[in-house]
Amino acid sequence: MSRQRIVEAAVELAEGRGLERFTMRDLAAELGVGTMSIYHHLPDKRALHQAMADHIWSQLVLPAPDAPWDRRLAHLTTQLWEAARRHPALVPLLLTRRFTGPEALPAVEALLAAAADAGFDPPETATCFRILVGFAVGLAQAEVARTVAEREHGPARLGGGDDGGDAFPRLRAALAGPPVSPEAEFEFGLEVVLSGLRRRTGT
Amino acid sequence: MSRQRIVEAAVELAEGRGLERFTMRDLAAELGVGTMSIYHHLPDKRALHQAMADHIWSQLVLPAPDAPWDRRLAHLTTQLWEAARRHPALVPLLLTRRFTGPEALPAVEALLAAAADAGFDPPETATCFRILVGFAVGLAQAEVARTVAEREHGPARLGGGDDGGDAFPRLRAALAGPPVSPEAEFEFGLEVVLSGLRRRTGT
DNA sequence: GATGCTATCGTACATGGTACGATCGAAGCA
DNA sequence: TGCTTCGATCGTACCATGTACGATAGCATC
Repeated sequence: MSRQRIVEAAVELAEGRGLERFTMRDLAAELGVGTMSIYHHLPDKRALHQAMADHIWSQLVLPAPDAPWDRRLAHLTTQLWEAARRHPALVPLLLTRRFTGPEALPAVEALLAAAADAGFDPPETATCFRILVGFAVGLAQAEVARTVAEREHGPARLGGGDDGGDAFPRLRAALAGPPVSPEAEFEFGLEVVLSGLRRRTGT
Repeated sequence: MSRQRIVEAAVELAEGRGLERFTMRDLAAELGVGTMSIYHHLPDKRALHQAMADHIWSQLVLPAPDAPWDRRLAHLTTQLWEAARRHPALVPLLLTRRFTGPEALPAVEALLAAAADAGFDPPETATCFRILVGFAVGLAQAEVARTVAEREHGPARLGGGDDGGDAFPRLRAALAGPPVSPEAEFEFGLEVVLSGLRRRTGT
């Protein structure tokens, strides 16, 4: 038993059955130990959630430090998006918890460094960080939510067709088209955000 | 008793004590009814959460339809960000639930319409939507998380100074500066995203 | 062998979602 | 007016879950 082993098993288990159905008892059973043994390594469930979020951040592969700043930003944002998609059940944790563990810090630092090297001052750098993280994780979450909703309720549709008129034509159009490839959507969005950042730096 | 009244009281109560401490029993007590009465109007707690998220979307003030598309996008994104900040405890719901209720649809439609009027095709329009929503709500969530973390653990700081060296200089710089005004940060980020979108449309 | 420490775990409690069936008041009808 | 019906309300109870508490067991040190 070690904190490391607990966190890894927790990620796997939560991934399998969803965050809501993830219980301490089941985790302990999966580890083959008593429920209370977990509490010797982690103070409570919140701390475990935090550790799980940190664990995902720690999976990011860092870019070469001498690459151009926008390549590094693109690389890290993509890594984050892919990591989030690998762990759909845990995306809410990525959105909600701060990354405070030592495991998460290198990736955070690399992202901040890339933004800083673009010429932004520290406050702007922090903003870039949040924009990119929000974009990557938010997009992943939107995809997860759609997948879950479609599994539970069937394809999305507009509720009332009771009035003959089309009250929400844009929404209908968005729902009607063929589903966009998540990869294409991500790349489009990433390019939009990066080009906005480039314009800001004058590059 | 009506669904409307329940949802409004739920929003207020959750706002007061946080989503985690929000219970059906307390909500019923707040309403002056028995716990089980709530279940005559809503099937379960998940549905209530969904309704709460929709309720927030319904608060958005729609822009004038004849304004330029980027003004409309800016207006709606700002509205969403402000609504999220008014309800910090509920931001996780905004990030997690889809907006499926009739209350939420007008704002969704207006956002999609503004993006479509920029010249994007339906798939790109949907992507714009998710980028902007992720940005606005993600930024609000980051602010909330920071506030909560500082209330509970004191100001953010780097844990180990045990090695003399500075392992994470960028992170240190980001934490060191004076706290940025949330409004300024939002406007900076919004301008970045919008300028990225304008470049895409050739405008 | 005694002692103290560390990791494990069995038991028990409090909390919270919600199923079930009883109740109750009003509206319609003879 | 008395009876019926139906929708809304609610009391009770059940079950799941997080976790406090204290017991235990293995092990190292003296």
